[in-house]
Amino acid sequence: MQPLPTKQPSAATFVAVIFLALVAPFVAMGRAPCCDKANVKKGPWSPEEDAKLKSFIEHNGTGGNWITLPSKAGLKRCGKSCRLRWINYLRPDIKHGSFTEEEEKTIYRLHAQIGSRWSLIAAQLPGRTDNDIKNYWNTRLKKKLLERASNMWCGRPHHSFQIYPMNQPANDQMSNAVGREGLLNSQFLHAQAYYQYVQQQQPQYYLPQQQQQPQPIQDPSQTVQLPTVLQHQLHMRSIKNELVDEHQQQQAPTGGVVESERLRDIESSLRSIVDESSSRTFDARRAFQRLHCLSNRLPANGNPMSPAAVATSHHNTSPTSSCSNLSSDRNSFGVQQIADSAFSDSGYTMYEDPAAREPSTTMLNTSILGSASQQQVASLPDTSTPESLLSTSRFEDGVFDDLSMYNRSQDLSEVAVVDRALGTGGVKEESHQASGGGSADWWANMDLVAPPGPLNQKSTVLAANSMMRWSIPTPRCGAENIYNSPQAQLTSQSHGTQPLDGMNSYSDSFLSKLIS
DNA sequence: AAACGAGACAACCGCATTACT
DNA sequence: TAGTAATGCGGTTGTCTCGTT
Repeated sequence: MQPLPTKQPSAATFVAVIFLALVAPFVAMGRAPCCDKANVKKGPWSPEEDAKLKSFIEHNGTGGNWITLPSKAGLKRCGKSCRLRWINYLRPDIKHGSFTEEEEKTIYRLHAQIGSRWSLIAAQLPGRTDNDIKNYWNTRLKKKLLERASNMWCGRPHHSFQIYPMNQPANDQMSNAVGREGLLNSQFLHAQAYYQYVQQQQPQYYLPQQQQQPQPIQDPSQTVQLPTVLQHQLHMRSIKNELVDEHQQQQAPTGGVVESERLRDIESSLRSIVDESSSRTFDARRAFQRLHCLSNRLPANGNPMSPAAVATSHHNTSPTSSCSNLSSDRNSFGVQQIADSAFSDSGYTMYEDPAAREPSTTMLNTSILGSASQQQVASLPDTSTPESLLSTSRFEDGVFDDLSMYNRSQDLSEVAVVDRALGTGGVKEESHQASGGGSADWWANMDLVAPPGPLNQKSTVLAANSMMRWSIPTPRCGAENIYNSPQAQLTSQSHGTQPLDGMNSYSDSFLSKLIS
């Protein structure tokens, strides 16, 4: 009986064994390196290497494959390294040397519009590389901006900006948080972008004196595409404004409470807007919150532009009344701004955190932190949109002097109230500046946001307003914490008013009814 | 003259995206 | 359509230069 022949390994088995023994360990560790690190030179390039690379590419091109290029060119370099050296330094169309003032302005503008998308910014500056611009930003421009922001927020005259009732350390904390972080974060820069974009799209709100001028024809290749989220935001905002107009026409006799059925329609339309234009997730609660903002913006007594409402709003410039006005602003645009900024920040995905999904009234309740009576709130004009702002007599009188800011500096539970006394309404005059209407740096920073051309009352106030509003950070804490925080209680006490419990429960019941 | 630090710029690293099979 | 390689991109680190002590 012959022994059974020993089974010989097949070719496939052989390959598999080799693979497992030699290749798999590296695969298992992750992605294979793009080159043999041990035999590749790193560090600065020598003139000889530069010459080799330049000569090779000029004669042969890159061949569409940077990985194999170094060996073909006789260089002991990684393909990535070669690519970077060529793109950032050796390319013939590279512009070396310092940046011009014009280029600086372009970088500021584009960074405000699109953030640190260096490659996109570089595309707008011929001869400059993304690396170049990134370095220039990080070493020079950012510092300049920081300095200006710091001067703006921390070096201001005391009576121009009063933060109360915080104590001095809290005041400093606020200044630091807003001035050094808030103003320089992408939110502020995106705010500028948004402002500039709206300014461009709806110049009637911002540049009434320029309406007569013919609009310059824009070269499409020179325009910058806004981030998708911003586009969506603008889209939703326009829808929202339409809805507000519609409700105002109806006079909202029930105090702005829109019928649930109607809300469902609106929610549905908002959802479809987002679903159509984005594959990202969309939270229905967000829509409800936004819709609630819409209803909140319709005062109980009807149209905010009514003579009674406007009359009540006249000349409220004492600290107490300013604070009261702030509640109105919170009511009308505070929530809206928070929702907007959260929405913008989130990229439609902020509710990935289950804890954040839970308190559905978080955003709503932040609207009633203030200390005004419900009646006071209801009687004040809406200042949440450029349209309404321009049509309020407070503005016409040049006494749009109060704004609220939410402080997210440490525990997200403090509300800082900033009373900005613009005096004459923001007219850029030496005397006004000297009297505490803002330091030179403040005005210099304003120029970043203000519309082009000479500043007038409207454009200045709008720019300041926009700047302040959009620098509001996004609170992500529970409303209870904010509402019951010592600072909130203190605010309430110091102004002799009561928390708006009724409105609080109204908000809760309103939303719970809708969501259920 | 040496040490040190700050600023500017070049280069690298690793993740994300795109292209290709 | 899935898997993989190549490329793009932005944050970070490394290196050099120059001024100050």
